[in-house]
Amino acid sequence: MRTYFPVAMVSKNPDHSVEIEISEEISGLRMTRQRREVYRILQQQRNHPTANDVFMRVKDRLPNISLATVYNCLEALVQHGIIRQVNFDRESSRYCPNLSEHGHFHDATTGVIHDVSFKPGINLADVLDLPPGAIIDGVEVTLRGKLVTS
Amino acid sequence: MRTYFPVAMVSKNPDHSVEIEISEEISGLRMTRQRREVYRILQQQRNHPTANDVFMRVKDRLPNISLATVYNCLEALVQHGIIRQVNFDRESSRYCPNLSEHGHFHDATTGVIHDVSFKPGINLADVLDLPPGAIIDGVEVTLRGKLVTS
DNA sequence: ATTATAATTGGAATAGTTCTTGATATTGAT
DNA sequence: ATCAATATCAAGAACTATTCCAATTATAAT
Repeated sequence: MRTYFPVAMVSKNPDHSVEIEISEEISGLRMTRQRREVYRILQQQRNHPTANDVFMRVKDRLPNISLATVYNCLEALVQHGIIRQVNFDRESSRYCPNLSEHGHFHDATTGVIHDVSFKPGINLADVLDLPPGAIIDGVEVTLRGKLVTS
Repeated sequence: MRTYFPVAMVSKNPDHSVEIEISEEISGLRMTRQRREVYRILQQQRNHPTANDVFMRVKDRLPNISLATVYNCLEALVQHGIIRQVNFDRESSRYCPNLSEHGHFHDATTGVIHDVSFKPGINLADVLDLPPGAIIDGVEVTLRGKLVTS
């Protein structure tokens, strides 16, 4: 059985904790215990964690998981288009469950990374002078700056 | 004496080889022999070389230069805004003497990286839904795809 | 249940880059 | 020109994020 979307169902418990159900299989990827927990963390902690952030966090539920496995799980999830890998310069890769096309704004003051969407109707390729014959199959937009909260 | 722009003067010799004069100092950075040669290579070889590419190439003229020095030179040039450092995912950093605001198109077939400029009048921040209060001081655009040369 | 396939683990290996230290060169003041 | 202060360079060690490897464990198919 191939499950596509929705891939995770969120339900609230009486104590307001959030429970996430994750299907047995997503986009053809078997959801093992490790992959399920890694994915759950990305769903819950939407601040673009690094592999190591995920590793530390996932140990609450799977104390014996290894960092290599976290890398394996993240790679499998990326390969199957379930999450996105995001790179800022040569810093550690970060991971993001937001699949809609979006860029990232990196706030230099706080270090927080905000998702940034394109204004409706905007096609990035239209505002760029592309070399003739270019077929685009991936776009990355990164902004850096400060957030002035006057 | 502080020299700003132009920073390099190109002249053609009778044998069509290109000679580049580089001032004693650029944007407050002393042009040592090593920095001058590193910069000269970036001017001549405009295919976004890595530090190691530059290292191999610069040894023609400075056989005793070390890789560490190439890294030092590149960093100094970047810090002083003379060249740009460009990162694609977590691959080796590449360096680029094109200071005008531009993005990069990475051709998956050939591996060649093309500079891509914004169409005139386009301000990237205008086509994005930025978080309120965001002050942008840096933009990075990377495109991936194929170049179909029909 | 048996077998085949896939996933996980922990540690070693890798690659790009940065750091450290001592030597060398350059600058500015005298 | 001399000297002190500063900047740069070289060589290799160290660092870090990530990948690889071999052995074990889990899951799926028969």
